[in-house]
Amino acid sequence: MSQSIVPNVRKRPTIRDVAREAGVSYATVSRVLNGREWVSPEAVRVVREAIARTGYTANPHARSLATGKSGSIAFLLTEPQHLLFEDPNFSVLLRGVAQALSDRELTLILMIASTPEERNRTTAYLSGGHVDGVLLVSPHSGDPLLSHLVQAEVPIVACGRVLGYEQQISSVMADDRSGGRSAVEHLIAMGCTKIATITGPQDTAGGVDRLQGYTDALLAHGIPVEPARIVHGDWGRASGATAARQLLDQDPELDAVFAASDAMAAGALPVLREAGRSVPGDVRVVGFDDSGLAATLDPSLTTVRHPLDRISEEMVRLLTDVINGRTPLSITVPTTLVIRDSSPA
Amino acid sequence: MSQSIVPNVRKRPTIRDVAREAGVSYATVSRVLNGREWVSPEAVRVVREAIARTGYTANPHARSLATGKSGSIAFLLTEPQHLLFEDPNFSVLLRGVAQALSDRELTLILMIASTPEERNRTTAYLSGGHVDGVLLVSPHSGDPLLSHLVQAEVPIVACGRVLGYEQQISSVMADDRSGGRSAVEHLIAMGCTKIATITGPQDTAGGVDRLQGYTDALLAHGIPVEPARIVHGDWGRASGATAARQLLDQDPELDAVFAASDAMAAGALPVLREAGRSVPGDVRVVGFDDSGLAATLDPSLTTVRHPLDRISEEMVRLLTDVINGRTPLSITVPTTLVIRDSSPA
DNA sequence: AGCAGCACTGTAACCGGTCACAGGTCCTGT
DNA sequence: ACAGGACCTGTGACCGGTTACAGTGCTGCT
Repeated sequence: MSQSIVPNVRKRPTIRDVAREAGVSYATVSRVLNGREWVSPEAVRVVREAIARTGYTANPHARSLATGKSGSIAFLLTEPQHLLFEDPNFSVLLRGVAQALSDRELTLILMIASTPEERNRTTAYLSGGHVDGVLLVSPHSGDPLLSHLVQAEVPIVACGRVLGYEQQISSVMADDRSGGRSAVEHLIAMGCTKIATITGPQDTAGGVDRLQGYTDALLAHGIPVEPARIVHGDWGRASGATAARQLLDQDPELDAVFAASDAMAAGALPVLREAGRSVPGDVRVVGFDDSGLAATLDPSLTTVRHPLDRISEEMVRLLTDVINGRTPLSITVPTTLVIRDSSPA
Repeated sequence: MSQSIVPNVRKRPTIRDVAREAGVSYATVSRVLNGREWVSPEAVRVVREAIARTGYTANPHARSLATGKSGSIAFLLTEPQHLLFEDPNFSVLLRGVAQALSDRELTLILMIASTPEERNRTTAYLSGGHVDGVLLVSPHSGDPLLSHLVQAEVPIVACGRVLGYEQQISSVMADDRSGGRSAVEHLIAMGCTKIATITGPQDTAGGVDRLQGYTDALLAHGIPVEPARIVHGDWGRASGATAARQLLDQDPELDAVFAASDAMAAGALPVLREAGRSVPGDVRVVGFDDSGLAATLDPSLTTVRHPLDRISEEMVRLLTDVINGRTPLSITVPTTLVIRDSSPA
């Protein structure tokens, strides 16, 4: 009983198979599929049935080839690796973007470009027109990747204003400055006067703006801005610990700390405790982001809520606009202060 | 002065443009590109130069259409949302997979299917042959998505054995059973005898196997397995806290806790402290995963290192094998115990 | 009656690659 | 001298869609 070895990979039905099954031409099937042209109700019905019967699904590559649109968006991370999985913001933003893209029937291509070699490959890939657009996460302004992408005229939307590229790259950002200001004003309202800050990197918009909000608040209330109370971090937990040590060193009197990220605040808390300062008794602490981290810290962290869900949605909306020819644009979404135990009201 | 509106979108060069520029046929250019057939060194040189001059890059959609391979892999998450960004494992695995795929010139398509609607869309997409294969993260065995994918004969590799699909779905997993056993044997060696455990979900392989390792160790040392010392969690921090309360309730005498994830251990620690138990003085605690979390907890957490970097690399290797027709296969990679302050040696 | 125009459908060209096949050289062996 | 192979190249068919264009049949108007 020699059985013919029929390969079990039954070919997927094509638009022609559906057409034959329905007794119409393949152009009609195509028209039913994207439904912008005139087709008789009868034809629509017949084709629909044939599609259901054959289990047809369109081949996206053929479609992309014909239309010149890929139907996919790159989500590009350029942060060094250790920050990626320490900071829950990335995953939250990623999740939001995935959702927003999925709603628009776009697929999400994730690219991580940390090493110089990866950056080159990524640049070539993105400039090569493989994707319809790029979502950029907290890019640093000096990055050569940026100039390449801009030059290749790839539609881009960044999360956070890109210093130096405001005209060419659309962006969506939280209102970091107001957020920082509201955090510090809250501390002032609680009676604090010797307020220190741990900033983010000063080549990122968030780092600059949150610091600006800090100085705004102090100046608005007639409190001098002391350089000894400003220390720079890199968003990460470890840098928060280092910064806290430095602050205690430079100004042992401080009665409040505004950290520009929850992670840095989380790094600062144990340092303060070990130095004998109780939180919020001796020192009040406010973070920024309202990441999952904030509520679970001990004490739970007062923080400025960074509305990542809104941001991810707006990024995708904006990117589709840019792809359709809209000129670059920056959007700001508001932040809100969330008060918890590290600086109770 | 009517200016002709010349669109500034200079078309990308095609293989035909390169051929004309080089003075050869387009087939020759194609041959140089994928270099498996005979081409004269002279032709190679000329084509290379023409490619450099024109700035040609291949159109991936045309290539996919002709070859039938998409050059992309889906990374599919099916966990409900809150676990995604609480558990650093996901991001670590994601990062590793991104790296491994990038090394093989494959692109990573991220899909998150939490809601029923997303699951349907995802199933259709993946079954439709849009990607060459799927990487599955900690799938639960009852998931209908699984049977659909298996039926559609999509190459799949899962992280963690998929209960019920061992024959059809390849998988890569840590040696959870040995890991659990080594954790508990370490506790026994430290003199603990009343050892409780907080398990993972019992419809996941990791949950089952780590628990099995726990009972293995107890039985091997003649310690009875008490049901009152086994409580189930869902991997998440909150469930660890709940479980710890329940354990203290059911067996106030306990002198050690083995949590099947670092996150659950992290949830348990403050509960133990609040109940007046010092760690490691009164109760020793061991976690599982060696996520970034473990080292930063107070006290730092002894844990079983889950080698996610190895796992991601193996998953991608295995998936490419499966795509090339290899029969499904399961791989186990070893774990190692990392001793820290929560159960010092 | 003749013709415009609407509603609909089919043919064929095209998107940009891959690859089977059919040559054409040139060299070697008999 | 010529068959046959190794090396190299070009032509043309195809992958599976989209879409410009050319109809066809019917209605309604002059």
